[in-house]
Amino acid sequence: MPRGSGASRKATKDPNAPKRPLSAFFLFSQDERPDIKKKSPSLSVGDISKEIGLRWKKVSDDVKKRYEQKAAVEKQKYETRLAEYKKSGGGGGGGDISSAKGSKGPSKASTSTKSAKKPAGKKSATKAKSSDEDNDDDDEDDDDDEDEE
DNA sequence: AAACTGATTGTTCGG
DNA sequence: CCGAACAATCAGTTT
Repeated sequence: MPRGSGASRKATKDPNAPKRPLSAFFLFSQDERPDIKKKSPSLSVGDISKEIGLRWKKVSDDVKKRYEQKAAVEKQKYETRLAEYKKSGGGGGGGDISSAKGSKGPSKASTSTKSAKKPAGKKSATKAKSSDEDNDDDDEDDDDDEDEE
């Protein structure tokens, strides 16, 4: 039973089942894992996972926030994916939409109201980039109009 | 051969 | 509100 820790990807679930949005930690994993592997090849996933967890605590909060933002994007995509999934036949496979209850405004972001607030100094976080990304979307200067409650 | 396991943390959804 | 489940990954183990 694949229910414990591993990601069992079996036909138990609908083929179109949208996978859950990856968390910041997972995004971090995908970035660091290859690096760790490079550093120590032949490590089992378990060992690597521990290393990642260790590094995760070591990364600056700013870095974490950066991943969280990315994760937030993934989340939004997840909403879209889920919408498509439901539209597509919802139940998967079948084609018929029994649970088409519907009705709901197509777009309603849950966390909608706002996005995360960024640290006061946005540009200061230069150290975060291990490599250079010319201009990606990572730190967008910009408009943060946020309000704190 | 192919499904399952393990280990990490975070997020998501249901009861 | 709390907790179970599941997300990636890949080598090793199991059926």
